[in-house]
Amino acid sequence: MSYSIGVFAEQTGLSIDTLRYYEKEGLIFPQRDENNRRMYTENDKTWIAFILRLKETAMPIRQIKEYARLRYAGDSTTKERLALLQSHRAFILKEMERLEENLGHLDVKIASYKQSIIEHEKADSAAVQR
Amino acid sequence: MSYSIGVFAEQTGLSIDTLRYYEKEGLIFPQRDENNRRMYTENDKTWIAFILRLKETAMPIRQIKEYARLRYAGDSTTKERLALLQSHRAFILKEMERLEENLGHLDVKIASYKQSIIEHEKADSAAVQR
DNA sequence: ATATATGCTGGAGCTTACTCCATGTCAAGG
DNA sequence: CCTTGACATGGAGTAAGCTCCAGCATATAT
Repeated sequence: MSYSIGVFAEQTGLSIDTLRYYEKEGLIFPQRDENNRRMYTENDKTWIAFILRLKETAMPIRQIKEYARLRYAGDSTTKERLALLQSHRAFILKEMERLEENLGHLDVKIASYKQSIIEHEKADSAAVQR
Repeated sequence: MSYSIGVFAEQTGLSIDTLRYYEKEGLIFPQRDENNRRMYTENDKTWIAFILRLKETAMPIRQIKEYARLRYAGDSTTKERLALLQSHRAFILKEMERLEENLGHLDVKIASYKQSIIEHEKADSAAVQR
């Protein structure tokens, strides 16, 4: 079972142009039929889903391409792929820490804004009293 | 006390060009001296530090510009700024959830890679035995 | 036989966030 | 007086990640 680029685009939520762009960039290489049209398989779907995970965690296409190269090269590259994923894991952890820290600061800022709004309202109602 | 753009760039870690770019984009408006040169103050330093926090949490310049507009407009915009920060807070939370979820999947993948490496090594040593 | 839909390629164009460059001004030091 | 250094402006260039388009091929429906 295989899908045309139009169908596959719909299934993955990517645009046709994006799929062709990913191919140009070396992320995915679907088979071609006798008319040179792309035929995406279930395997391609799994692979795209994984690419999207990597993208969601801000991996640049350059690096995904490197992973793709290893993947297409076959089983002998397992260790290299593992290393790549482990380093990406560390990157995600750092990213999460950064977000967490910034969230903390933001919360302080939000609290102080709330406070100053309350004070402003107090001042207003005092003015009305007079 | 105020700083020239060169000194301020060094202090903030931003390049001179970036500082001018931020001004062009409406993020920050330092005073000028009698020769039209930029003079950054302590207040600008606080403001830049906050801008950098927003950037670190992936707020686009377009949106930081909106916050800047409100800030430069004065105290009457407190509520709007609060609202903007609260919606950004929600954005950060979603971002963190996304990362967490992807981290989970990545860990599964890493575990399975480790497993298949172990099995591969077993197969190898069995081959050597023969 | 022809119209329509879908796909192909190569290349231009777009957005974001800078970064670099040519040209010019001005104050201070030698 | 003249050079040097820091700064000014306007505009071009860059990298990433798409997005769009012209021009052509092919298959299916009418």
